[in-house]
Amino acid sequence: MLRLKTAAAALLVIAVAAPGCSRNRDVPVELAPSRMTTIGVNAYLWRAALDTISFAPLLQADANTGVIITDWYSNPNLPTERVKVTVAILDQDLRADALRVTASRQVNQGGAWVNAPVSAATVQKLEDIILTRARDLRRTTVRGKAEHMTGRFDPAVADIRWQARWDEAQSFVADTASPKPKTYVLEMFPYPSGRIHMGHVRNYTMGDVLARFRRMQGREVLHPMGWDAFGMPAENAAMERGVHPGAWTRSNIDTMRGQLKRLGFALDWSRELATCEPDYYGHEQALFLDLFEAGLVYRKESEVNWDPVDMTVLANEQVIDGKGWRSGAPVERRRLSQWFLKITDFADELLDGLGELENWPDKVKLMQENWIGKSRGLQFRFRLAEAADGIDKIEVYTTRPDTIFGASFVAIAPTHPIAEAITARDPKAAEFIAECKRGGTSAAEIETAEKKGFLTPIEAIHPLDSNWRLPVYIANFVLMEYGTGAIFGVPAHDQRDFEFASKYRLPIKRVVAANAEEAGQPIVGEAESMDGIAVNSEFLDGLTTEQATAEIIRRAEAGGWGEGKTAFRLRDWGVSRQRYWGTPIPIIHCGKCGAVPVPRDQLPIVLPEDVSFDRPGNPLDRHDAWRNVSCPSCGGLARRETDTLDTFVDSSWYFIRFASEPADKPFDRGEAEQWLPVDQYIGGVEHAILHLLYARFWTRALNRIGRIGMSEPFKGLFTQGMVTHETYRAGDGSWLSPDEVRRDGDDWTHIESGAPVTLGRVEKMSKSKRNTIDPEPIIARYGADAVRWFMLSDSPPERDLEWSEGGIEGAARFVQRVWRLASSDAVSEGSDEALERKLHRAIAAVTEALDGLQFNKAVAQLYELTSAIEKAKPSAMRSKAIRILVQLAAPAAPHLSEEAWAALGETGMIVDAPWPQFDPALLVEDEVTLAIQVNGKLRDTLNAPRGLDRGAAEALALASEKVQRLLDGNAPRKVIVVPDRLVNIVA
RNA sequence: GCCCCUGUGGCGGAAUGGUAGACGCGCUCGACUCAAAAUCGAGUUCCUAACCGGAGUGUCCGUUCGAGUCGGACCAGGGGCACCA
Repeated sequence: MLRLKTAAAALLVIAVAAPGCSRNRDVPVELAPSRMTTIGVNAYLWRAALDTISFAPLLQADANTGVIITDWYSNPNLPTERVKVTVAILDQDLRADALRVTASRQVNQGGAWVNAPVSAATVQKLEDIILTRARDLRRTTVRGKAEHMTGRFDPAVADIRWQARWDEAQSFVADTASPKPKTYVLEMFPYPSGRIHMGHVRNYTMGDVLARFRRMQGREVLHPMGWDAFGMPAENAAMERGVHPGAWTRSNIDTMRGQLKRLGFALDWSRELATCEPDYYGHEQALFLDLFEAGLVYRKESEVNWDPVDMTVLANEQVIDGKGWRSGAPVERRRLSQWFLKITDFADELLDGLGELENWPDKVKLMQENWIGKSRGLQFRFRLAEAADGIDKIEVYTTRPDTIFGASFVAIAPTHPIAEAITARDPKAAEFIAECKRGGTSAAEIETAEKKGFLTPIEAIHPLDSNWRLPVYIANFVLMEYGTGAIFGVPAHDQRDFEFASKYRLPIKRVVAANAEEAGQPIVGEAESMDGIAVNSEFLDGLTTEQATAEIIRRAEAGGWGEGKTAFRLRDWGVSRQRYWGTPIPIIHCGKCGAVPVPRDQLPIVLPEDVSFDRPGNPLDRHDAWRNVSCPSCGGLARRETDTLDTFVDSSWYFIRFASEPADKPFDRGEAEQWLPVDQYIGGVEHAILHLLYARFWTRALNRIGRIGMSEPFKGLFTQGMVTHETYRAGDGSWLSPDEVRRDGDDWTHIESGAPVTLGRVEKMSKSKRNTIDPEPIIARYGADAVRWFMLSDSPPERDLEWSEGGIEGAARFVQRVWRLASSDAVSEGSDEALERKLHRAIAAVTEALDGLQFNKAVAQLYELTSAIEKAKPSAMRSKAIRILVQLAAPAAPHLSEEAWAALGETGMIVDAPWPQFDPALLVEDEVTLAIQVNGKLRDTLNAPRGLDRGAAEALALASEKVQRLLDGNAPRKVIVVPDRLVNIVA
């Protein structure tokens, strides 16, 4: 086999072996973007000259044709000149007459490269040197190493090289002034947790493929990246390791930025932002004040998880089995005064707006719909038998007023004003309420807790029967946040009420049944919550649930004891967090003036740097110099708000800031509207509700106060699946990581101890299960394109993707297959009609798949096209097909495609090449295969010309020997013909 | 507890109500090689030695000439639940 790469290496040695270069073996790969353009490429040339192995992919060469084409390069000592050389080696023996060298030379004149002559003597000299050096290397090269180099695409160098070229050309900088139609592609920005994980790789690969695809389709694409940089993990790191959250976060950002760049994403890094920097959160503070002035921000009491030992507020995730994660102490619910955003003002429009979102998954729209939870019901009052503390009625809300005759109790929330009034005199009630406050605030915790109640001395009077008295309980499953904080219980038709009534031996009376005959049947086992007809309900008897509901509302309104009302499950958004590492809330509390907004000219309110995390609680509370200020209104002593904003506020407008980043305001409306709304937003389904709802709300709020002229921020949404991996457990039940285990046939063993390992389920990659795969070594080993390719292969993007060694190897193999095709293409004549049809079908199918984000289908199509090209004989069409294959693969495997594009002799970079077009006339075949069924079962297939009429198709099918045999002489009862597809004979 | 999603070969998955298993992984056999790797070719749902044939898309029932696809009930697995991001 030829040692083409070594021959070419010699060429480079003569070109760049300048003094001072050869000592610098470890040229840093990661350079500042501005320096990368010039230094990065040259650094690689030097390195390549010193190491023939890693040098190899700098060239495009092929073992069959023996053509080497070097790229343009400059001698670092003579940067105004550059040289490009083509070497054709015509046989393996490296005879002198079997080598043909052509060289091009250009000189830089006033910034433009201009062709310059190359003398015949220079070419002859190059030939001699290449030949001598190549023969020499061929004799001495270690076999294995040489094999490694032969004709293979080596991503280790190619990746960096093309990344530098894109950077140099500013290929992905979005130009707002461009006349081209604009597309905004956005992936949910990452939290800088430390290192990129496979989930990020998958997410950003999908977005990148789309961005590159749209770009090739001729659109001006905005594809930015930034950092959701505030949050708890930074404070945890501060507590555990004593690092400042800012230092920790910024160092993580640096690491992760480098990792993202290594994957070659087509990102506009000039717009990079981090939410933890004052030049971002300062603008956020201004927006907060805008909303405050518009009356969309208010303060009220709300419950938090409180750790009584650490004396700190806990997030839901820090509550494990009702206990604080650090202290292990049982968690209590405690009330704090907090800031809220009036998202409920927008409940109706957030719900209605879902209807316009055609390019959102139905699943997500449904989840948001349920979250908003609009319901039509009856709000009414129970009069109390005896008024106490000036309270003589309980207001309740129900969505099932038709069950009012099935009521057997009234229950109020532990924080209801009546409950609090009772608690004041009854120590037992106080004890019960204290008990209710144990445990976390999450819905799952509250609702799975045992239903408990405290019987109060109060009695409620049934609104339709003044002799009917209902007991009033304080109950742990009633929430003050929803409805009126009080309910009436209908045990027969609500499961929670049923459990409660069973426990406290309250009547369970059926008032809804499937039909009148079932009226007398008892309710057993569990509540029957379905609709039906009313029974045992006096004047409602016989009415459907819907009719009965309308009738009760009518009577309530006529009688003045209640009214029909629309209620929402959606609660206002509590944005106060008792933490340091977040956006400071720009409010000053004054004893005289109350909560006063910070004057605009004092923004940003910057977080103090000199804080410590050696004690629990919010360091801002202890930082007197920062906290104590004078009141902007009266000038008196006042203190800053020490709570910071929920990080969801940060992520509610970053997509606007990406589109427009002026220094003096959050964004420029006109500029932002050039890009927004986001055409395609891609992220994890775990954000389906909160983040997406908050961002929609924030956008609508800005719209309402006249800051931006749009109401929906994300036109298209795609939620991608997780990356999963097998799990492994040692004998003692502890988790083992994939590199601690080895496969022996069907069994797994622990490498270190040799002990058997149990193969667990395939689960989401997580630190706790130790089944994570760090992308970085994988990229180093297989290259960015193979990793990107694997992320798109096999699994549909919305589904989970299981990481496997085989999968990544398959992807790497494909990269080499495309490379072999491209690097071995030789000029050929002639047509190939079958390949042409295949090609046009592939273009159509890949285009359609990418438009629909069905990356796995695009991948499968490209595999098919590759196989077809490999099997085709050389022809002009085959050469064309190879070029189109490379174009079609470019969004997914950009480095390979650039390298292949250059090897094919195409000019310019493939990122600037147009997307291939197809001819619809070539998509249809002249001959079709008809499926022949008898009684719906496939019995035969027949080839027939396209467009055969029904009669002819029927005749053809009946003539089939297999059909004849099955019909056994009988006439068919019926024949169904689907033109060009199938004939079904009903015997 | 409430809400949502998913279920097809050994594995990931494909299939406008119309030939189930495209494409990839794995495996088997063959070619090339001193050998290995790489590469190339053939095969690979199950049952049946093979043919013929039969069965088959979590389970059961239904709609239809025809169901992986539509409807109903069930089973199993996964995700979300307001202070994780």
